[in-house]
Amino acid sequence: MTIKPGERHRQLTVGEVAARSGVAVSTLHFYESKGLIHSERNRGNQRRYSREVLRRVAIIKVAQRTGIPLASIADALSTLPQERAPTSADWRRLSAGWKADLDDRINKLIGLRDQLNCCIGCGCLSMQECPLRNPWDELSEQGPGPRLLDPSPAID
Amino acid sequence: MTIKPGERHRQLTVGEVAARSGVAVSTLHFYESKGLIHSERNRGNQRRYSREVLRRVAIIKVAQRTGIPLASIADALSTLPQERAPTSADWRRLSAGWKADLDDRINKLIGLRDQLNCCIGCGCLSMQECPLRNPWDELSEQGPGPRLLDPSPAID
DNA sequence: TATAAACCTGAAGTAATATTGAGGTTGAGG
DNA sequence: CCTCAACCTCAATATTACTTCAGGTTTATA
Repeated sequence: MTIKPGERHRQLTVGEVAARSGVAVSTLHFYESKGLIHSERNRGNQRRYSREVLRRVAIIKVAQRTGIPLASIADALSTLPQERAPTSADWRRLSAGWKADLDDRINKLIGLRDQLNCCIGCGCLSMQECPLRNPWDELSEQGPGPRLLDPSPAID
Repeated sequence: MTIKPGERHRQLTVGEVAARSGVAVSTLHFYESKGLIHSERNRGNQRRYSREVLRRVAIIKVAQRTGIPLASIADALSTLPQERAPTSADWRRLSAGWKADLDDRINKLIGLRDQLNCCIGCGCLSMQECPLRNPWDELSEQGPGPRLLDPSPAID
């Protein structure tokens, strides 16, 4: 486990990658099966990774934190050259796309929070005009028309 | 499907609840199996819902939009009286808890976005001090110590 | 009353993201 | 050389949130 002098550029075993990246060995196998990372094999069929994989795993983890599904991450990573480390430009391209996605999700959540703030204040029980209610009303209106909107007292 | 005069306070069938709430019939069955909603049965064993269920489903959907897992929603709803409609105070209590959760998630995502902004700019490949890298470094440090930090050129 | 739409139950299937286990092989240290 | 940790593959299991299916019953309508 300790790094001996002269071994710094050795390829890494799964266990080492797991320890250094913070993901389980089984997860690395899983990622490999999904094409997110790649390995070579030694003569005994054991995986050997170049250090580049650490960056890949790091990128995967950041993308996941932003809420991107693994399949999309795999798509994005597949646009990178297999056997060289991602460049600045590569990273910029990927992360810019993910940032747009993230911005979107943040904005949706903020909108939701605003609605929630409104509705916590108003009690959200009698308001026909509550923004949180509107989407539901729209759904109701897919029926026979506005007549479906509940005209009864307060509680639907 | 049309509402006839004098039927406005009738109990609702699953199909009607599905149409008005925008969730599938199977989802209503599922929610019932998880204790999120409740129904009575008519003499032919078919589900009959009070209108109160529409609000419950609406609450469930809002909570889900904020990212709360169904099991937690079920817990929260179980603190409400079964057979009366949730009051303002009930709703306030639930939604306040969810809002705190939502705030938390938003803040985390915003932090992530800031880091991403930083790292898009810097290319995130050579910076030892990149905030996005720090969590990974911490993980590395769980090993034999700082010596594990990769001292080699730029790309780990 | 006959037929079709809507409803019932319980089991199985789906998708994403892994983890766990069984059964066997490889490799590093003493 | 021996042994044990680490590795291998493939299959199964777990979780969340549902949907689909099979086979049978009820209700609404013409």
